[in-house]
Amino acid sequence: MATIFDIAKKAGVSITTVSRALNGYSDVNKNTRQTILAIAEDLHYYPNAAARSLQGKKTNTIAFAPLLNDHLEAEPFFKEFTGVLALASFKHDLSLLVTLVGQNRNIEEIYRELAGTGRVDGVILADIKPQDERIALLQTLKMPFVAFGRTLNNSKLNYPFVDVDGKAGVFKVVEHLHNNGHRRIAYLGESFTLAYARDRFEGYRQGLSSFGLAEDAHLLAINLQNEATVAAALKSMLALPDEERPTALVAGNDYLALHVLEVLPKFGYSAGREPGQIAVTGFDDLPFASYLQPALTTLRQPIVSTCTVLLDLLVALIKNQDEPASFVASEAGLISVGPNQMLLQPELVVRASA
Amino acid sequence: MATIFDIAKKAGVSITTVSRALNGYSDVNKNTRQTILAIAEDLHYYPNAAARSLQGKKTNTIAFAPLLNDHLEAEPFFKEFTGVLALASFKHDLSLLVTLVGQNRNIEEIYRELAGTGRVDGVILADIKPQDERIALLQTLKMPFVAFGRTLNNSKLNYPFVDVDGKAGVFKVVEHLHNNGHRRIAYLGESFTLAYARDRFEGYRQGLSSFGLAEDAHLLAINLQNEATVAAALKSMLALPDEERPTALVAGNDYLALHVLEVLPKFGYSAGREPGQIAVTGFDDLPFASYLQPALTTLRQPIVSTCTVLLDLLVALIKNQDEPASFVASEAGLISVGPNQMLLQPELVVRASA
DNA sequence: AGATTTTTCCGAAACGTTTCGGGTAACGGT
DNA sequence: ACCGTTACCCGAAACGTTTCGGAAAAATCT
Repeated sequence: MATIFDIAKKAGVSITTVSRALNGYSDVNKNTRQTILAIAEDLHYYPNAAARSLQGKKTNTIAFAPLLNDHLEAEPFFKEFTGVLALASFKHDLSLLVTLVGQNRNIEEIYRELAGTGRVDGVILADIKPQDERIALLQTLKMPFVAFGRTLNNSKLNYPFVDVDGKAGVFKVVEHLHNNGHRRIAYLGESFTLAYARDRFEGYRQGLSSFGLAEDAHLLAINLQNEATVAAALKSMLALPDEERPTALVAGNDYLALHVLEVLPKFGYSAGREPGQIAVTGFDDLPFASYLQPALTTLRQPIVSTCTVLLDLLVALIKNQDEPASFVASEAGLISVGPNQMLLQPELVVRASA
Repeated sequence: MATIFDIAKKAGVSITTVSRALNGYSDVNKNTRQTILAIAEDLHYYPNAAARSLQGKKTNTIAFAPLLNDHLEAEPFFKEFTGVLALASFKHDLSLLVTLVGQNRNIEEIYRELAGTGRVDGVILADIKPQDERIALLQTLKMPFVAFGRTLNNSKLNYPFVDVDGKAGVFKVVEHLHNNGHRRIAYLGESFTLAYARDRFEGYRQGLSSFGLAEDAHLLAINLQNEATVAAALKSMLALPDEERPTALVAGNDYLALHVLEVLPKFGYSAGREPGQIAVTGFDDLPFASYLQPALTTLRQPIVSTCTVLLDLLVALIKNQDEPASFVASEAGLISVGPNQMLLQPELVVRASA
């Protein structure tokens, strides 16, 4: 590989001059610069990234370090998000470092290493928990970051995040169902280990109370994870007497909704928006949602916009590491809920299932 | 951030000793090592990655640098593959650098930069073209790599690759259709800009000739990309007289098959394996395939195995950069077609559509 | 005791950049 | 002829590691 020395020798100047020519400084003769540029091109010279970042320069790389859980392999949202984030990084001329070395080490160490080794300029934090110790950690490490999702105490911690408004989303779903005459609306959700799960559930509760519907413990299942648990929950709900049985099932995400659609027929029920059918909704609008039978009514996560805003914000933070850098994004349907704190609205996509 | 100097000062030894203690050399006293280790832990010390790789050490990072084309945003296979590759990298304690800076630059430059900046130990090459100049380039740059896919002249170039046997796969599909009585089998494929497209088509041709069926230009469409082009191709095929009209449609990938399923009803036909229906097959078995209506008969790409083998091979190559390192993988259903050249068999998944 | 080996340590160079703090030469003005 | 600018250039230090080639001290052997 060609180094800056090779260029210097060939051009008959010092490495200082080469460096300054390459980096666009003004104190180098026009002709000298031209020769240097030509030689660099000729030699296929690219500055060594390690040497450069040793000097304290940017790495032009950001990290995406999601929490790895057991069933991540099957997690379609993770793949979708990673893919889109990679694409978004390209547009910013950034490389994306997907990392999670040594999965049996504790979380804190992973992020410390990420900061300590200095391989990235900033990080995208995902899978935010209701209380997330990583936020304080990253703050003390002075590592620029933006969270995708938010903790319950986000207003106190005052860190930058971008989130999709799950509460408002599910509220919209409940409203939609209520408009269509449903009065016994059940909620099927995941456990509250991640912050967004509780947020979505809040939307359900707020929806109920807002439309004068009472909460009913029989219509609640909030520890679901796979087809088996969904089946068990549905079994007891459907066994209720006619006047208590739910007429609509709100699932916390598309994956659960998918299971609901698979299980319902087995209990002799049909999903859909026609009279006599049970309405089913999801959240995420994963690629398969529109191909389900019946096509799933769901809330579309604006993944592309989310990644765009996430990166715009992070880039801004990296640039002005010192100043508070209040950032204004230009994405549609985006509201600011605090300094560098953005909320995106999910879109209700009405299909045949509800 | 703590450096090796901080540790040295605190332990009262030289940085040499610290380095050697940390890296497990034998010429350091047991007690000294213990103190150093303790201090390092206490200070949350992590060796600076830049300094380390400047010294010629490994970066423990590999690059995934797919070719970026226009409709990549919609490319579900890319996302799926990236996600799984990231997961596979975790297992090897490697970071994955997804990169493609400055998309308006020419391909060669991108790979030269990747090698020149020295940020990665090796690269996974995807989207292989029938003749792919990147292979020779990477070879001259002495950058370890493994291709996912293979060129037409792969036996001459003699580079390491892992590929899914598209030809054998589509052959299996044709065989399946022939067994079910189909005699007029059409092929709907993408253009041959990527190597695998031609490979799959070869399987179709070989299938036809192997079962004594004649090729018919009317039953061929090999420049399809979106719903519109699929619709156009189907329109002319379905306009054929009864005895020439295809009874089965083999699509080159699931995405095209999806469009076929959407378009067929519009022309008054029904997809399926029942008499009077038109059989439809795909390739990839993307997550949505089983949820289509009717569920899609397709060939499952063993993405997880592929990524595993890809990484095992690459890691082996990085380790013994000099030796030819003939590599033997332990994955099921994997055959070796040359030194460090692996072929994986796709699995025929029969569902309702054919 | 002296010679030899083993154990334990360290100084200094090297990796490839960037940048600070100059320095020299030419030029324009008086 | 002198001075102040301006334009252009460079030496050397610094970034944080690893590693080569010893070297001192301690242990072992004769």
